[in-house]
Amino acid sequence: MDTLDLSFRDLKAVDLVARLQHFGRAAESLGIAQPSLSAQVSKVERALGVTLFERSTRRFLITADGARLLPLLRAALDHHHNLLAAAHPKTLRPAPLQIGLIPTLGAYFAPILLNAAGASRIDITISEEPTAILLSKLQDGELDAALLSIPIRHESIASIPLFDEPFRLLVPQGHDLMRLRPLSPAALDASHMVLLSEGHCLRDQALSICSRRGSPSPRLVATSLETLKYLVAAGEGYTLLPALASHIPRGLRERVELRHFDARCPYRRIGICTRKTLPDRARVNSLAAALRKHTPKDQDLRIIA
Amino acid sequence: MDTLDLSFRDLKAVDLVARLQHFGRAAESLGIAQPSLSAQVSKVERALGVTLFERSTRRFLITADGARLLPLLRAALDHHHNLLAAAHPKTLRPAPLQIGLIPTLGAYFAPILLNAAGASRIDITISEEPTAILLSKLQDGELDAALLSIPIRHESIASIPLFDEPFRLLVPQGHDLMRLRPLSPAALDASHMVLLSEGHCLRDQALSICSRRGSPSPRLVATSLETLKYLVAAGEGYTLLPALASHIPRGLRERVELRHFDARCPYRRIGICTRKTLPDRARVNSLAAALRKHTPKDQDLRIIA
DNA sequence: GGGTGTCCATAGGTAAATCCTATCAAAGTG
DNA sequence: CACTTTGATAGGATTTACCTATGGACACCC
Repeated sequence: MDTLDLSFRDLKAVDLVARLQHFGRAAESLGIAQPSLSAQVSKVERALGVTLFERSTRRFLITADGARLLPLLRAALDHHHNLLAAAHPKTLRPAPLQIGLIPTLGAYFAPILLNAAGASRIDITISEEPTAILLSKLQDGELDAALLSIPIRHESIASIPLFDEPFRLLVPQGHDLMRLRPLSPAALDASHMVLLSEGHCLRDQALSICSRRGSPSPRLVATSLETLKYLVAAGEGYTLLPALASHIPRGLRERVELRHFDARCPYRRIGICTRKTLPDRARVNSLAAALRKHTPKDQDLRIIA
Repeated sequence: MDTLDLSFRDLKAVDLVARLQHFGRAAESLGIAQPSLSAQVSKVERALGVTLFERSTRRFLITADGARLLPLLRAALDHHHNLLAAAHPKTLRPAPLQIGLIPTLGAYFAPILLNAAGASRIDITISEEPTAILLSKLQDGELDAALLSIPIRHESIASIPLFDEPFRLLVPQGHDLMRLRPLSPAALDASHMVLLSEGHCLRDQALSICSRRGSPSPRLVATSLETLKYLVAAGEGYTLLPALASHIPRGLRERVELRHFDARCPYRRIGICTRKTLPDRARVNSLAAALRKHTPKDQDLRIIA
């Protein structure tokens, strides 16, 4: 006879009996048999240690104790109802998907992301962080998804590939590489490059693409691709730009040359990553589908089926 | 998959899991096995149609939906707790027993009733009404018990006999019956009596005790025994007084004579009556026991074991 | 006043939910 | 790569809940 477990149907039964003042009709109204209802009511009475109703064949009475407890019982019932109502799909609009993206996608891909989300009627929030922070926030639940350069080594993260983004070479006017034909990654020398700061995946990718390794100048380091373009324009070296970020600001056009690779064009694969345990993967999947649809076909972007 | 029934243990499980951020420890704390707890939680999630927690082996996350619903869930839980607390014997003092008594016991027996209730630590309320009203209020639940002249014809009413109360004869000075020896009910003539108004059981009892029936004067009718004593003192006739009410006010003592019957002394039986369905008959029973103890032994009252 | 109807409780059997132990699968750690 | 941690799954036993059928109490009605 330990603290007996009450369910909301039990309370509902008591409430209805009190309202209708009749076990039989209450049972009928609840769609159960009268003995079952009687059992529920007496279960509540046992749980409370209080007789709520005085049953008799002719007259139905609510005991004084019952009259005092019924409002509390109904309050509990109301709150249960609130809970169910709040959880109802009509009420509980899905929370915005919190999406992060790496800075080298940032401003260049955000419009696409917003269009795709809008078209698929998915509320999103966007934040921009380097990969490591994104992954940590993803795992801490501060983000639901992140647009990253994949693959990702983490076991608990699932990636949906979206597209391959080719790299372009940005060289200063007059540089040897300006005229090299055909242009291939074999011609790249890490020590002649200007790069983003540590922590940007693009930096590591650029380095690993180079045939000649060596270390790039630690003297000149950019924290954004736009700055990087200016460094190249200033003649400090050349760099790789992701295709989506390869627009050259008007003022720089006489001082730099943007070249496409002729062979073995290097690229990075962009994917949307989530925790494997994320409950509504479906939403992420449909966002991914929308992203594929909204990703522009120019710039040699290869969308991954 | 109709609206699934949630119990408070289910909600409690969810609450504790959210608090401890750990299924295993929550299960241990609840004293159940971990798989059982998992089942409870996913039952709640199914009932709400919402995933509350994002489980993984390493990290525990509350979903955005979960964070929004948990306060509501806890509110429902709190109200359930309120209900149980309010029903707890420590909190829920038993409601006062609502007791009615007939006017011919009224002021004469009320002190005894109050003493008995006080001694047995039973809160009571007292009201005075004629028998018919008492019975109706008893059946409507407005009263829990009534002190009546029994037996009572109603099927749904149970009576506990308390004592037999003899009747005395109150005669005006100089009346023939003042000196009749021996005095027995055979000498009574209904048409010479002054009586209480219709509805008082004492009236009917007095009439039925008389050997000569006939109708009493409809001209003189009292609504209280005290008035009746004055009517007798005024020489309007004689009457029967219940022993407990047979005290003669000082001012009347030269004008009336109170006589005991010598043979076949008429009496009425006083009992405490309740609905048979009254939940806590125990309280009425102990009140009855206390009443027997507190009923005075003088006046020839015969207490019924 | 005995038959009749109403109403809730009880009994007994079956279906369903619940709980347990044992085991599995995933993921992080040394 | 073995080991640990954590929650899900599987399978069997127990408990609970529900149904139909029946009983007992009481009021009502000829």
